[in-house]
Amino acid sequence: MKVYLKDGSVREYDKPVRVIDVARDIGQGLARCACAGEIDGKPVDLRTEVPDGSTVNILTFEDDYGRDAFRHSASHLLAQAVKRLYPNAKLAIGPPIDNGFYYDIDREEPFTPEDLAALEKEMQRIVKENIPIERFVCSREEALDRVKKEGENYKAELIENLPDDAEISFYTQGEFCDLCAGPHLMETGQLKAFKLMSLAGAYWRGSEDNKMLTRIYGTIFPSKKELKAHLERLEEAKRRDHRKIGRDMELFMMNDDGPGFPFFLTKGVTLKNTLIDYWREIHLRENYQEIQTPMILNQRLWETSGHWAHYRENMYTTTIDDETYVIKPMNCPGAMLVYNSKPHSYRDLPYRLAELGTVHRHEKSGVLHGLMRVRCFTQDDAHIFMTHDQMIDEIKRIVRLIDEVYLLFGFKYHVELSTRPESSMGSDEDWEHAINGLKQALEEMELNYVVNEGDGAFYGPKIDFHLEDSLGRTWQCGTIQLDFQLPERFDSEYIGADGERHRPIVIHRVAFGSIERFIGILIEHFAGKFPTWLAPEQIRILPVSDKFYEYGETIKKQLVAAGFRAEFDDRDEKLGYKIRAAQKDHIPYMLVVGADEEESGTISVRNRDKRAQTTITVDDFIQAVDKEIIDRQIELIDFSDGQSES
RNA sequence: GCCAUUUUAGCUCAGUAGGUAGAGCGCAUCCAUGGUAAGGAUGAGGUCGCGGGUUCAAUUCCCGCAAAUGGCUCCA
Repeated sequence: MKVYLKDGSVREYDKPVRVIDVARDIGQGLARCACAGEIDGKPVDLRTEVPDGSTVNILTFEDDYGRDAFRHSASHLLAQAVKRLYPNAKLAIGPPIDNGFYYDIDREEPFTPEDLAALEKEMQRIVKENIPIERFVCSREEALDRVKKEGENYKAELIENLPDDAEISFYTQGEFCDLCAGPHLMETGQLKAFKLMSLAGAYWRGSEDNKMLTRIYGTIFPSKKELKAHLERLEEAKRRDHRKIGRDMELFMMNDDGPGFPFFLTKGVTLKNTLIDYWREIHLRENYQEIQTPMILNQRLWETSGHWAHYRENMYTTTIDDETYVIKPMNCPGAMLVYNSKPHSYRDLPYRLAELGTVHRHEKSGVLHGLMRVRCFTQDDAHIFMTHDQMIDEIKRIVRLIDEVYLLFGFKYHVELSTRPESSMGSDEDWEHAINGLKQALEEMELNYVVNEGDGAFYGPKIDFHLEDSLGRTWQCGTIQLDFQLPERFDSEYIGADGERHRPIVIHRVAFGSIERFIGILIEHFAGKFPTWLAPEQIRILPVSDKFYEYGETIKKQLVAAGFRAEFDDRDEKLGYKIRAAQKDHIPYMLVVGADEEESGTISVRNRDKRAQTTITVDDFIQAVDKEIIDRQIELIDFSDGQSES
């Protein structure tokens, strides 16, 4: 028989071969790191027999499918160790994930960190034993019989839920046997470089109504070196954590008396205001009108909007003169009242009402996370009233605006389209119309997106923009939500060209999303080293000694007068100490002043990215940095580059 | 909300087999007047998360609560 390889070459065999045999035939090195295979482009297990005339490709850890197989085998390794040490533990599921794997386990006694150490040891033993991993298939009845005999009730449930035509396979390694679709490695010996990372609770089948199991997370790589590199990346991510940087740079703080309610310190407020200035600038350009609606409004209004029925559990309330009032969790009802406060002509549409609205939402205590997930945040909200015909163009316009904003900061993002959730209002036709509108806009703009079934708002479907934090976790920031319901409920209208009353459509949209969350992302993205235009402290003046305090102060005055955020370090310390401090505070520009500078009326500039310094006049410095800030550049100016060292 | 872990000085963290605690950084004062990533000396700082219980005595042991961290579920 003939087998074709990826490179076009042909191998001939006189008896049937499996994928792993082809790998061995190509080379022992490849066979050693083979994780899975591909036959005619279809991913397969290494044990799969190769049909005559097919094309075979060997997948390793470098390939997505191979990497999953590798990590999946690691989760079996963990499960085997668990069953050896704790025979009564029941296994649930154990898939590969980004950067590792996990296994969900049901055990009477809780696992402790010491158990993890013991498990790691046992896993190492199994690796050393280099146990062959084998696969077999059986009928549904045999499979059920087998797992039930072992008391593995979760596995039984899994089997019962498999589709009728599914092939039911098991993988065994030594005494351990697990229901699994595969693929897997050939033996346990390859799984050397792993580490169990953490314990967590996880609901069986992801539902809050089910029992909580213990999830053990682990990570694994083909070599110790790669594992070490990964652990170092995690350490680096920890250093970028916005909660740590936020505290160190005095941007914001938290306090037990207000869980989920961040306090912004003066530097954090500067950062926030700078973002808001930028936001106003682009929204003015885009013909938005800024409004502000009340923080507290009567319960009746929230019944009209549907929030009372669909969003009650997230809302804080208060009582005024024996009536219930709601502390707004969203800005939309207020915007509806503003729109309805006067008649509108079709000529006014799209009518764009923007609002930096601070909202309060009751979030479950366990979900709070620094600035990323809080109970009080400011949305850069807008509600756009328009005709059906304007819908697609308006959505595209907003997508472009959000893209412009994210591009300015150098963010990568991905887009999700969320459809109708269970608790929602409106007719199926409206929902379909709205979803198709969003899809059409995305497709016309040739934007890739994933569909998130059932994840829309209760009043309409949405497009979400997700940004990454330092650990690669993604957070929803921008969103565009289509709404046919609120105009109906609030009886909103406009007068058309025909002189008749018509119902407008509403778009809810945010670009930053929550300004707090956006700041969290910004901090981690830049690791605290903000571009100059955003930096709370842009320039720090460092006198060589107290003899030059006076000169330093004059420089500071000039800079402040020119509109910069400049500080003067008058601590009784040596220059090296002050530079180190400014560096750790991530100050973009350090200006050293001493005898030479005072005499020539200059400053020595040093930026935080480079050790080099250059002596220039204050005017030259002001001019250059002013332009940098106006252009909102990400990179600092390198004064040592192309500038004369006069 | 659920599971696990954690909570000691402004920050990072030691420590007490039950006898009211310690380091580094930071801060203050003094000396040194210094030229591009930490000069030296001295000193101040803690109700050991909060509330109960056991005990002659609790920061330490037990119980409850709160908050934080990592997840799950839920959402900007």
